[in-house]
Amino acid sequence: MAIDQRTQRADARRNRERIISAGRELFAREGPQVQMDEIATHAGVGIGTVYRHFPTKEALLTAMVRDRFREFAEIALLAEEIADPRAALQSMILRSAEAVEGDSGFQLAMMGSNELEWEGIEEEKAALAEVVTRIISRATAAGAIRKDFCFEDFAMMMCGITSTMYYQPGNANWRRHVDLILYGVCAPDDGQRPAPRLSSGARQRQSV
Amino acid sequence: MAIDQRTQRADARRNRERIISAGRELFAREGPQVQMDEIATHAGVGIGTVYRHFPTKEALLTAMVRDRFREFAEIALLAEEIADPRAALQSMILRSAEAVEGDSGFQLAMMGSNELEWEGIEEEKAALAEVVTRIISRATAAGAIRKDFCFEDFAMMMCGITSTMYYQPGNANWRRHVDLILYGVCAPDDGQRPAPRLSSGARQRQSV
DNA sequence: GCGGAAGCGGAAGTACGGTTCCACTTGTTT
DNA sequence: AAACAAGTGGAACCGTACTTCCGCTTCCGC
Repeated sequence: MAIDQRTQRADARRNRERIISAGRELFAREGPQVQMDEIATHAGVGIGTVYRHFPTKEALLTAMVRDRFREFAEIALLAEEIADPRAALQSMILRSAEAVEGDSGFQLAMMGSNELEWEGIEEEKAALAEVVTRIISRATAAGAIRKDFCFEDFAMMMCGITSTMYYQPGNANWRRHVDLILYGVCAPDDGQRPAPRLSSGARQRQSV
Repeated sequence: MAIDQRTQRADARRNRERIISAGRELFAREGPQVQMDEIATHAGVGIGTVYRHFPTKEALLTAMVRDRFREFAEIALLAEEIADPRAALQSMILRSAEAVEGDSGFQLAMMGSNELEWEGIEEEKAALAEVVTRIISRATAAGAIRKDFCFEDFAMMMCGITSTMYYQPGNANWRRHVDLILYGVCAPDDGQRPAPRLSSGARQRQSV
């Protein structure tokens, strides 16, 4: 983001797009260990050009992750239009998962499994949290899911799901994981089955 | 494993233990990016000595992971002695999770988040699968959990749980995750609540 | 306690990959 | 179409961290 979009020369803008596109593809395929000159080659530009547009590798990778968070927010907004509260929540989760199914780089990022701190996506994260929280509130208010379900649980779930995607590739496996989790999240229609009480500390976590 | 235990000199055996112990501690604290000379220093030996005992870094790290799998198997064997089938399963999962709570290196390994292939732990994995499968069978036979729960689900769960441990450190968070999942896995006492059907492909995965 | 095999230490070798730098090219403005 | 700023390419640089190598030390059987 070192360069103002408006003063940018036409070829620079084009190259920038190429770099992002190549980055997205290779980051998805190879993960964060993708090499800068690979991206450059694939984009049909020199390494110097990549560094002109993104000051560091981390900046480039962060841009990829940021886009995914934007996408999540869009998906959530679409899901919000679904009338049934539980279906809205389920759709949001399933569509989000589907969106990153082939993106192993993002999956790793989501799992927090590399040292990158992903600074610079706070805004996108906050925007996402807002919509998701609305959807969750509607579902809990309607008694469609566990009363104590919250945004952090959503994040935790997505983290678990992406780790299944990465660790056990294959469409069916992660869908199974989603199933198992949603089965636990969705309250039975009649009401009050208590969660299996195993762990004394489970409810003590700090909120938000 | 390059050296026969029996012909080993006393000091060599002692050094080997020190290296493993230092490796375990640092691998747990810093993850796989721990440096070889750090381990050497911490163990009070030279780097050359580390390489005499473990031909590569990967070999050393694999040894750490292998130990954890052995531990899992021991935990499962203990859990098997519990009379109630559901309690046995729950105990196994909870104790296993607790065992690796502080081991971020293993958590990453479990998530499959580094390129290491962890070859050389097939035996331990198979031994673990055997006990776990016994415990699961007993629980399904007793109608205590979902009929379709299997070893792969257990692996998937552990994978998800460790990713929560790593990504959202804090005792309470992962225990919450365990709760949510077990809530879904444990069938209600009365019987037949169907899983929420979201995903058409979910049941099609290949068995074992 | 001697001899030699086993083991040790750590400096140097090496590979890898992100980042810099600058001579050269291209777009844009007048 | 001239002139200059903006942009480009990629060889070279540099830091990091794994691994090797070999002269020295320690153990242990005789």
